[in-house]
Amino acid sequence: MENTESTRQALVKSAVVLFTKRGYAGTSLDEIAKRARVTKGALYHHFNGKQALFEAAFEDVESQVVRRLSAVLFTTGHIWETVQAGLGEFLQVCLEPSYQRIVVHEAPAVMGWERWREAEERYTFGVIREAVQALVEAGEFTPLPVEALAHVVYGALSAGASTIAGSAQPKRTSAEVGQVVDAVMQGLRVAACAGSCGGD
Amino acid sequence: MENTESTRQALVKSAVVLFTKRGYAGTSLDEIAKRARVTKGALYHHFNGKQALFEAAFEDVESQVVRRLSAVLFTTGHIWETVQAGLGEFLQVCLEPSYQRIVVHEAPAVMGWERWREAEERYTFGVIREAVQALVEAGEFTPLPVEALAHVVYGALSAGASTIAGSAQPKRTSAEVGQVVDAVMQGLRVAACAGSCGGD
DNA sequence: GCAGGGCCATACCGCGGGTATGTCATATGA
DNA sequence: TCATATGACATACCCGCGGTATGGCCCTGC
Repeated sequence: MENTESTRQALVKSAVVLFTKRGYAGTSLDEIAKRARVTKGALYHHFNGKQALFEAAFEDVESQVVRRLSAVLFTTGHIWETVQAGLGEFLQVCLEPSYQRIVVHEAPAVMGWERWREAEERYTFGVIREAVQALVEAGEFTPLPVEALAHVVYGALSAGASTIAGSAQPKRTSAEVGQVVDAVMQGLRVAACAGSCGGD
Repeated sequence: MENTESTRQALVKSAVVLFTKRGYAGTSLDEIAKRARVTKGALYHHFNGKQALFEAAFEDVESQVVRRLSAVLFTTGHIWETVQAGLGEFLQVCLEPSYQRIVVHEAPAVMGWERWREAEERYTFGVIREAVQALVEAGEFTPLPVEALAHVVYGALSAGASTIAGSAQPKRTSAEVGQVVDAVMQGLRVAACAGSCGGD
């Protein structure tokens, strides 16, 4: 019966909650199974192991994030302002504890850097890369290698978001990070500027 | 006798090597002890547990990195070019497997984000923050909140370095990342520019 | 109506982090 | 000089937890 899919979902949701709260190493499979009202047997029927379950939780979080970002980005209007809205949304996303802990902080260690990277390619980073590429092709950004630029931008945004999340005054820090991100974006906006103003 | 310090050092060095090669979860304490030619008893005599040993390894790597960066940064000359040299050195540092894996990828998950952050404050991030602050105070950078700016810059650099390290063509990627980082730095350089060139 | 397979529970194994205890050297002091 | 103490390890053991093996239940198809 289709009870199987609900069981799978229950396990994934349980994993997301517990991994977020206690981290990967600090969460036992028995806990996850118990919270999903099943046993480890069911867990190992649906997943190949702890890592596989973590990746399922990872993808669950990521797919929701992509939906949120897509809703903001795939809209008509001037591309620059669209991306600005996307930036705001991404910073919001980064404040979600699940995204913070599972995707940003633990996934590289748990899944391994290489695998984490190729997974990200299909989710949030992929979205950001498309946005960066669109900006470059529209002539809004200085012509730089898109791949490298996207990674640097992604790193900058993640770090900024983590700073907000770890701050004692999130409101104030959030405003400051927003200010900095805006400045970076503006700084990347026009190539001619570097030649006329910044020439050494 | 002072044999005790050499034992401690042997354990730390052994931990650095194995954590770099197999990761935190993939390395057993018996392995580490064996490589240091002692037993787990000695390990637990010098450290409170696996986490404590990891942090010692972390600090071992970090202190070396800080020395390398300081050697480049604490020098006379125009601050802008000094920082440029520091950037190059930092990108080199990020290519070291130990720094990559232990400090950047695993430490946030193993030590916990908050603890990782306050540790970084005393090491590499602290150095970068000082450099950023110097640039702002010297009027080279646009006046932005130093703390937030430093975090964003640090995130951008780390991501860029990780991209290089994970690339199939490190040479080419390294050049591209360098190009992007330069562009970001130039973009942050002069405030007046945004007003005259990028006004909406 | 029974053979097979998906879905899940129960029982068990072994690795590895952590602890408890033992041993030996040197240091201290009466 | 010998008893006591302390630091620097080694040895032996415990147990939590990831992983596996096995068994039972229910549905489906022939």
